[in-house]
Amino acid sequence: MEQLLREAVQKALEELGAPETVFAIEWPADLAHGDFATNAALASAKILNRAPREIAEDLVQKLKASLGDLAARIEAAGPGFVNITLAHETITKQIENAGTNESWGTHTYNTGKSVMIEYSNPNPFKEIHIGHLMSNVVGEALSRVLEASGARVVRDTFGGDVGPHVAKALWALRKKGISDIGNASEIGAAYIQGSNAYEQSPDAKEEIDALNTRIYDIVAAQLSSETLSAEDRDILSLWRKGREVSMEEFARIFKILGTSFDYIFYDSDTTKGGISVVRDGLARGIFEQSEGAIIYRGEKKGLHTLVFITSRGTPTYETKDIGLAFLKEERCSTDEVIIITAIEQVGHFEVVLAALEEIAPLLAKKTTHVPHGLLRLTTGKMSSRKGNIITASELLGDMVQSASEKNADPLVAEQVAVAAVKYMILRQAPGGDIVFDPEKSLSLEGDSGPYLQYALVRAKSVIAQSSVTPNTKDAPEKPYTLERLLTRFPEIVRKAEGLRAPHLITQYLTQIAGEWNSFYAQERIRDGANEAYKLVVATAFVRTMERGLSLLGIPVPEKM
RNA sequence: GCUCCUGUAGUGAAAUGGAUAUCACAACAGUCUUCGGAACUGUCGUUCCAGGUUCGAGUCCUGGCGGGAGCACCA
Repeated sequence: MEQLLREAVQKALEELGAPETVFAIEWPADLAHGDFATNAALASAKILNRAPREIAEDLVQKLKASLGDLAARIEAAGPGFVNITLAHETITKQIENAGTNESWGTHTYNTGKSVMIEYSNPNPFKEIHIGHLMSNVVGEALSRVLEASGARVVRDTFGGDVGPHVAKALWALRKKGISDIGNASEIGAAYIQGSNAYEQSPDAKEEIDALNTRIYDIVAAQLSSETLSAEDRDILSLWRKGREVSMEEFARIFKILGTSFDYIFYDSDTTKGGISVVRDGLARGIFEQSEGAIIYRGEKKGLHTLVFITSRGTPTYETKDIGLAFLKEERCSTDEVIIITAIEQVGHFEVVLAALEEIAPLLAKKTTHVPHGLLRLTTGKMSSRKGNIITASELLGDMVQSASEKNADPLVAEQVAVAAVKYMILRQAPGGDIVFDPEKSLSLEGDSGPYLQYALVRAKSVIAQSSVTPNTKDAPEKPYTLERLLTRFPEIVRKAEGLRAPHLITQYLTQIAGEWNSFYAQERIRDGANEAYKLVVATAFVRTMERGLSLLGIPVPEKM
């Protein structure tokens, strides 16, 4: 529809002698103004050297001629806007399509394109906390929105299974003489203990640093199946067990959240390749030696210097990300690579991508880092090192608990809980921080996930109760506000994809849910006037809400 | 110190440069014999400051003030 209007306005402008005008077709803030508006008259005023309002009047005449029956009303307004109100039949056609066409809200403009998208990224040997939830929820929503554009999406997550945090956790486990790890929180506790010891005791620091390099060696040896000493085999076995327990916990959380990854990459998969690429880059002058470490001088590109390989010869996160870029290319080459992480890592990725640009320009070119804001506590930033975190498990558990008050069925309680959590994150533009207050952030009323689910469940219930067959012939003269809003869905999805802004969908769904609730309160559906037509509208609403929720990765309950 | 992000009702947020700046929570007043009240209707209340660009600025530019993050061997 928007496209059609754009062409009509373009043609009218050509006839008026201003074909180069850059104009917008937009939705007026107030539906009373119409379904669409254009600023074409204002934008072309300077080119034509005429009063905007006068041009608007001309445009009205031309659009009336070209649009014919599609529009019910076209008029000039305000400083020179042209407002277009669609005919009810034009709207009816679209909402009928919404209710019946399986591809409602999907596009094909990215068909044939493949995208690999990395998100979540919890680290084994640390607990998965609500910060990772943010990455997961944003990443999953973006993946689904990309799929709706026709793209093939490959999901991956990347976790640090080697490095100082692993050494700290294993060191503490070994000190306690634990050889069989029961659950993820046991590892989380060990990590905190190891971190504290690392900071407080020079001896412990030395031991942990040594253990760190040793783990790198053991893991590398294990990969090339060299023989290991008895103690090394113990460390390897504890390491394997720790990683396994962590990953099981992650899998449990991912399942609740509705994410499934095509690839799970580990630091240990990327170190060897990363190191060899960086050493090769050193020989080519891309990297430099400094104080025993191998660094990249970011200053030459207005960035800062970061260490890629430490003076002890271990790779840092930077080198691992370089290795990962190559590993992804090798395992599954895609047209585009997206990496979603917290915003605090922008500096890191700027440097990594700058270095990668010198090493492998094509790889760097197709890679984009998309940051999301931090989930902070009212007490400040979370740090698993200090132990002041809320684990994903605790949060989801608490939410399921509160949702249980109204839902006896544990499955439904979980769906409601997940909706509340995801909505909290997806309601706002990505990039902004969320100060997480369990009391306030996770509402089950008003602007909330359950609000959307509730509107949907209610609509389904009314449709089920009616014995009338939906029929568009039963339409009242004027369209309901709800159906006018429903026609916007495909365009909203497109915008959300283009701007990588899933919150546009969240906001839209909140709007139509509110409108549905008003409609429901004001208009009797079953046994009311125009029942057959109202059912068409209700069906379109149900389909749009289901589709929209699923794009956000929010569960669609049957009842609640 | 340098770099990046950010400043919108009491609170949390929204607004491709467009019309009277939206939405929720909170507060207050209603709807209560319902097609499911996790709902609906109404009241109250907002763009940090000073310039500039523009027909038009919360949005873009410059300066100031406040908040946050990053800045060599963590991830």
